Amino acid sequence: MGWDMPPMPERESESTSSLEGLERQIVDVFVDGVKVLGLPRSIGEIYGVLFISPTPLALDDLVEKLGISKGSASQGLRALKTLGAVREVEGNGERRAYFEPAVELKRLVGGFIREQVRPHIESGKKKISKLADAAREEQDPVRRAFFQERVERIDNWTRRGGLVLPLLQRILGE
Amino acid sequence: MGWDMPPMPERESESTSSLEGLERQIVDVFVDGVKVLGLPRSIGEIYGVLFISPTPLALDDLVEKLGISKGSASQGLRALKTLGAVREVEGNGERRAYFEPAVELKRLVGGFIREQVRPHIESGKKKISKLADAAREEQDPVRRAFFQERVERIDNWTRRGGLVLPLLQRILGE
DNA sequence: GCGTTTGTTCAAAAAAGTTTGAACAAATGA
DNA sequence: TCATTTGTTCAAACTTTTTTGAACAAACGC
Repeated sequence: MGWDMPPMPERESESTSSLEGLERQIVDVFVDGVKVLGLPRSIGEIYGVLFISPTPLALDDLVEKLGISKGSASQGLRALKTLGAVREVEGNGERRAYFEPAVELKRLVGGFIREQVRPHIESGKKKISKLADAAREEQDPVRRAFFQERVERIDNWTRRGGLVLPLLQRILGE
Repeated sequence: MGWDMPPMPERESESTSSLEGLERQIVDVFVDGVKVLGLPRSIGEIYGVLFISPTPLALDDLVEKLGISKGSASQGLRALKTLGAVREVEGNGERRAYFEPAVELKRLVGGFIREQVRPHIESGKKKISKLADAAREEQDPVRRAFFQERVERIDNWTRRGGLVLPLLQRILGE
């Protein structure tokens, strides 16, 4: 766990990258941010660079600015597109694709919930309904009652979770 | 990333553990649960076993039931205590310590926010105020305006985040 | 004091997760 | 057609995180 605050080598900066000043700082903020969400660092780096760029950037720009591999950039962009956090800029005659960040909190939160939270809640629901069956099997009535109370409690948690999410999205909506 | 739904070895079950039926299933649910929150599997396992146990358990019970090392159990319990998700049962004459889970959602969410979310928001705030300084440095007025707009936006995000958390706690309170 | 039980610590081992880079495919235009 | 540019894929390399286990400390009873 990230549980002890210790050595602080603050090794954010990277040898083969050409970021400077503000860019570097912004990227650091987003690297931290995505870490909290359980996403890999490169995702934060890529989003950060796009976020602070006055113009859309192409894959190769990211490779160069961040000093990451083409593979990483490609995968990172895909993930960000899936999350709805980055979109391809249309309608420049070029072949090369350019990207810009989605900057509305609503969109970002929505994408995260849709892609990372909902699926877990869904799969959780299935497991919980099996749980209820298993609890009913218990022979001893005292233990059975206890198990059922606990299963019911988990069930409540997920239900409440499900209710809070749309609310969250509304509250954070522009 | 956990991004592609693939092989599904479903290796949840463990060779050296003596969990059966309901117990195993509950533990699986919590292992999944804590993974979403970015906590290690052993935390979920330990909480799960405690959650479905009709009586408080000692460290050695966890070692035996889960087939994990004493070290793991000790560290996991410490983390859970810090999160306020587990408490020591007082007042049995014994030396050995027994533990029971906190089962109120309010408490669990509160602990998680306090330990895992707030600190990141706090450290984020510091970085952001440095960002604002850096943006002001920019010479070109057009770029400066752009940078300031972006920094202002991040600042808004964290502010809103800070406001939502207590709300969340209230909504999830019993 | 001494042996035993209970729990903690932390360096090393293992596992999990991320990134790389070379091979490939698709699109473009000469 | 062919060379070039752009982007994707995925096994292997690398990094980070988690777990283990042996050494240690503290509490207890005898």
